[in-house]
Amino acid sequence: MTLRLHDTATRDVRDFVPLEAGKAGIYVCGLTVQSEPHIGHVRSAVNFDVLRRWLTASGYDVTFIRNVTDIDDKILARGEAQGRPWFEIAYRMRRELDRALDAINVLPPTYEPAATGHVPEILELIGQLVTRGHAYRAEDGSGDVYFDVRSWPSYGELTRQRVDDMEPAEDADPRGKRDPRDFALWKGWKKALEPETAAWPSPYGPGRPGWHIECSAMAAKYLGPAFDIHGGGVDLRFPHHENEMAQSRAAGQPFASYWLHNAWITTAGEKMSKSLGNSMLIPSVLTRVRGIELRYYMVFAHYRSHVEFSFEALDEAARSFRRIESFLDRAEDAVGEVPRDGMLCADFVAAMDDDLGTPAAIAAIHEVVTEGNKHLTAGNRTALRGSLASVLAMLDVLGLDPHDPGWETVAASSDGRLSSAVDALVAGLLEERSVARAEKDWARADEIRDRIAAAGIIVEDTPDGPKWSLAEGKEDGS
RNA sequence: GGUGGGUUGGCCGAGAGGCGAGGCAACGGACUGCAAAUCCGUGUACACGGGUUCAAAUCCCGUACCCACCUCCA
Repeated sequence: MTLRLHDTATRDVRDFVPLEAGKAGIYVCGLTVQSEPHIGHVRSAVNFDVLRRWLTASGYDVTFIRNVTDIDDKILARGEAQGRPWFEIAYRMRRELDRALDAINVLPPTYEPAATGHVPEILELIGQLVTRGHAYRAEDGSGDVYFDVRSWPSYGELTRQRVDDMEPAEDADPRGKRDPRDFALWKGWKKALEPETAAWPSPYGPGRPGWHIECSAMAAKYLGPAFDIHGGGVDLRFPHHENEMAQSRAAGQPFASYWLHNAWITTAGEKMSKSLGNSMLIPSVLTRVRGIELRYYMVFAHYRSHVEFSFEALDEAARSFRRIESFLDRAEDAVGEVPRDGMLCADFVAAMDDDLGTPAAIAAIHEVVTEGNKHLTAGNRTALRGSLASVLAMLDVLGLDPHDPGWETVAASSDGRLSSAVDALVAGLLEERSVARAEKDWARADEIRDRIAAAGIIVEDTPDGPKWSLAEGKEDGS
């Protein structure tokens, strides 16, 4: 069985055939770092992180490029509004994004190029387009350079739209465009309105890159003129990816072989716009569930399915994940650490190969957990080891292995010491309770258990004696 | 106007002609001093109306409602 992926360009699920055997080049449009990362932004990152991990697990040597667009109108506007330099905003948001992605165990890309660091490459590409007759200088002396949509007959091929059917762009400022649908490759510096730091020298005068062109330039630089997979959110299909495709192909590059797009995550049926407040921002969500639970929630739905976000669904996903985690804990108590050579079960592999069917993949994990729980009860250690290793291996593919060092946080490093301190305190009480139970003094035993519970610690009796764990729940102090 | 997607049980969420994915919740049973955890069992869901077929949630036609994109939103 080979990997099959849904390609937006052909609108079907096709076998993945890499340009070069055993290698995969992926370019994912990251963020325009203009605001704090919310769960929508992060979904895209998780989805493509899973793609990358699956390709890696399948034996591919993956080069994964995720860009950062660190200059655009909104960044400039935000800097202006806050009275801060635009580059400070961009950099701060970029660091926040890094923190958010670290918190949900998204692997750092192979490289993360930024638009502002690739002006020469961008200008070279624009130059090629001008030479080939697909781009022109604005006729109003603004210093803009536009892509000439009419000069490229296959424009619209990605989203199957005909130029004549498109709504004419209601750009506030058509400026020097030949056709309203032409888009900016280079934006001339507006001296009166924009800081000098936002302008770079060019043959067309000082200015900055338009949106779209940076991705074409950077994809070519790091992956070559032809590469395997290009990804991003559905909204990027048009105009962003359509324009990238047009630019790169008009410049003579084959560009991406497969186009993958993840669906939206919305709240209250609405896009996660910045006006919704901060409850959907990652740091806020992480006060409610752990990063690994948030990631599980995102992997739980197929990447092409629209997700209507709710805290209820998030909590439910967290409970579902704890079933798996609880199995890991108990199994490891029973047989200790297992080598990292677990089998991916056939259902799991088939699900992942089928356009990254993570919901079915998770179902496969749950089935192995059920099997493992039976082995645990039966005391079948050999079989249990197999189930445990298998569950860990499958979780690892999804970036959900709790032992993954990626989950280690500053707080976690003190967890061990805290845990042994609590253990020492609770041990005495549990000893007392054991004595009471031995004397069948149930009232006394329950009283001790209640006292421990009042401290937020749950006691469970197992064949190997009592075990304590922290109660789950919202840490809202109530 | 153009392009694309959706509507599945109490809830989340897969599937895409024929055996009820999986999880959460609920209920019953086993286990337990009681619990917890775990295991076993319990559900006849696919927006609506037609049609094709031996067989339709899945294909076709129609209807309703919802959503996304159409030039700087993941």
